[in-house]
Amino acid sequence: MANIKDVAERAGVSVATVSRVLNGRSPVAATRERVLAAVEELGYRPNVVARALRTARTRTLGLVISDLRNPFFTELADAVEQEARRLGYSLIIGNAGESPEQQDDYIRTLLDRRIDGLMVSSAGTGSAMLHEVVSAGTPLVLLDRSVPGVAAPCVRAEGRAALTDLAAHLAALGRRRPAVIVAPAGTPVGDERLELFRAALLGHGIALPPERIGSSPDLSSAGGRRVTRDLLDLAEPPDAVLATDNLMALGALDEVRARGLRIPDDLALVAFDDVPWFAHTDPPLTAVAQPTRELGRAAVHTLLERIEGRPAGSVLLPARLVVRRSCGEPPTH
Amino acid sequence: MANIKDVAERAGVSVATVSRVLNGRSPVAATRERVLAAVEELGYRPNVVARALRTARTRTLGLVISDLRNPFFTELADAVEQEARRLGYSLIIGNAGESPEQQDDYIRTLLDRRIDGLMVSSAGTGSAMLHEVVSAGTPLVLLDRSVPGVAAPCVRAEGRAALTDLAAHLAALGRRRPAVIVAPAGTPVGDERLELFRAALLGHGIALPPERIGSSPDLSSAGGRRVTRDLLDLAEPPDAVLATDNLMALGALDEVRARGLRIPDDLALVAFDDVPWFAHTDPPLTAVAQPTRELGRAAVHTLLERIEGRPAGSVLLPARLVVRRSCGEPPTH
DNA sequence: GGGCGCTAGGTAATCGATTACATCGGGAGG
DNA sequence: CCTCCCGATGTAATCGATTACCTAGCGCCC
Repeated sequence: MANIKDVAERAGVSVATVSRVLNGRSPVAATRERVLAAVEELGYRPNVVARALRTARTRTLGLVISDLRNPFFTELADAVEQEARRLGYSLIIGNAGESPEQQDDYIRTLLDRRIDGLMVSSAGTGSAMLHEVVSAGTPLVLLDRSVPGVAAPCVRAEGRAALTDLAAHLAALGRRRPAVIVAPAGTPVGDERLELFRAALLGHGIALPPERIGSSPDLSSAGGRRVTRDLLDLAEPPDAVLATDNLMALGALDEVRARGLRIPDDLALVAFDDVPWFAHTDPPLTAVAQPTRELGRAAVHTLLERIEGRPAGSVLLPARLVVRRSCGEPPTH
Repeated sequence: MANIKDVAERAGVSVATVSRVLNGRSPVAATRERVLAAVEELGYRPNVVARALRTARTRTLGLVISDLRNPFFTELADAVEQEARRLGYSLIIGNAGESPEQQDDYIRTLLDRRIDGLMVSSAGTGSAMLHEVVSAGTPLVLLDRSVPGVAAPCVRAEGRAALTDLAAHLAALGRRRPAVIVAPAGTPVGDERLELFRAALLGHGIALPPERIGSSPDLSSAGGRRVTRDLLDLAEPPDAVLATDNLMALGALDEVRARGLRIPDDLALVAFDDVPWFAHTDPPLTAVAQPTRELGRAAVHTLLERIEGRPAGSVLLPARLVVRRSCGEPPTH
């Protein structure tokens, strides 16, 4: 493969001149033409490895995602990738599979590859490597999940408005005994969603007692199903369930079907996260949609600000309620 | 960040010795200890960019996937990533979004980054860049989709056994008027699946006339739905439908529901590709499961063979029929 | 005891770009 | 006409590793 020296020889100039032409500095028209012609004829492409060594910039970003097979994160990763690419960066995606060890291992690899910046949707509750990233000075942005004690901007969705709408929606449909399925205790997003929902319900005089708050051992459909089973076995079972993640919603759906219950007649079901196939379930699920692609874009922009040395704060984007038919009476429009 | 020179100074040896210790060649115990201690104290990590420049190997693979948001490809990408990582390689994933231009663009970027090898599940019908990859000598493996005229091994699943089983299954359940939803004409995988299914049906004396072969304009649920509509509008509508892709199966499900038809009573539905939520539809879908993770692993292994200069042929792994309840009578076990 | 071979480890070239600095030539101003 | 300055371009250092080649020292054998 042709290198810059070959181009220089062919054009009858020095390598410095070739570099300058290609990077848009100075050289005059005639020289410029000759260099570009040589580049064309040889099919020259700059060696980005050599360039990265010299400039100490790889034009590569890293993304460590907690579970790539969760459709919410798939879409998030896709959005990040597209935006990074649009701005001239490549992306290396690492899938932590909800394991903090694998996450740390991945971050290590990415740092070794001298990525210009890192985005992490952290598995579990924080990790040692995250602190190391910060103290090593590598620009970092937390995505979807904030991590206490890590000094980095966080880009995520905020559910206040959507959950307020949801509470109103449920109240209007006469649901009085809501329940919530939350992720394992201690994950900040789950707790926040729970508290916002509780507050919103309170505005309609509806309580959310502890027995109707089910904590799943993990973010999986099996976990969601187990929690739903317990909720439905209560002496006073709920008449509405909010699952705070799409996989747990799927598990809830399974349990409801297994018992021969009907949605929305016997139980209303709402999911946090709107993934494509929720529109295709029977009935279509009402969901709190996160602005997934916007989150991805915002994460990249925030990271680039940091990379270019500008300060950048956290970003909170509002989620919104998508009403379908799983709580009763279809939307009237 | 500490570099090899810092380590050399601290250990009181030359950089060559440090390099040798770290790469496992010669030096004697005492020196070795000193070097490793210095590495430890300084938290030294080799600069992989510099190493790549010198050795002309980046230990990075590229994967260009036709549509990352299609759950089949999500899982495939995840499997590839895990295996690559296990073998000490990083992976850059590019999502072509079923666009040949974007695919070419991506391949260009990956070549520029001097990846050691490339895997492609090609969007559309081939592309100019693929030939360029081959003639540039970059090891290439085609994944899931073969491309006529490109001299590279192809790793994919083969449906003969599964479709033979499916034909028997449908025949046993008394289905006599099967239909197929195929991807746009000209995509080799779709055509192959169609022909294998046709042959298998013939073995049971069941015909597959042209009017019951619906060709979707694209690999999407909307496309699948449109085709299903046409099939159901036939004077003699089918009593079983095989969708050759999971998204098109989803569209078929939508159309069936919209018409108030019941599965399996009014229509049997089978999908090619088994994705997680097929087990959660109502009823759970019978599907032809590709050995997705094995495909990913095989692709990485085949590629590494090529990278290390050994010849490697194509790999065909058998798909298998997963019987659930969308064709009638549950399995008797 | 001298020559030989072997090994540990140092010196320096190299990968392919970017870029600080030097040089050269020409035009403008005094 | 000379000087000064500026713009175009060349020369060479540099990024951080790997590795070919060379040297020094040691032990062994005759």
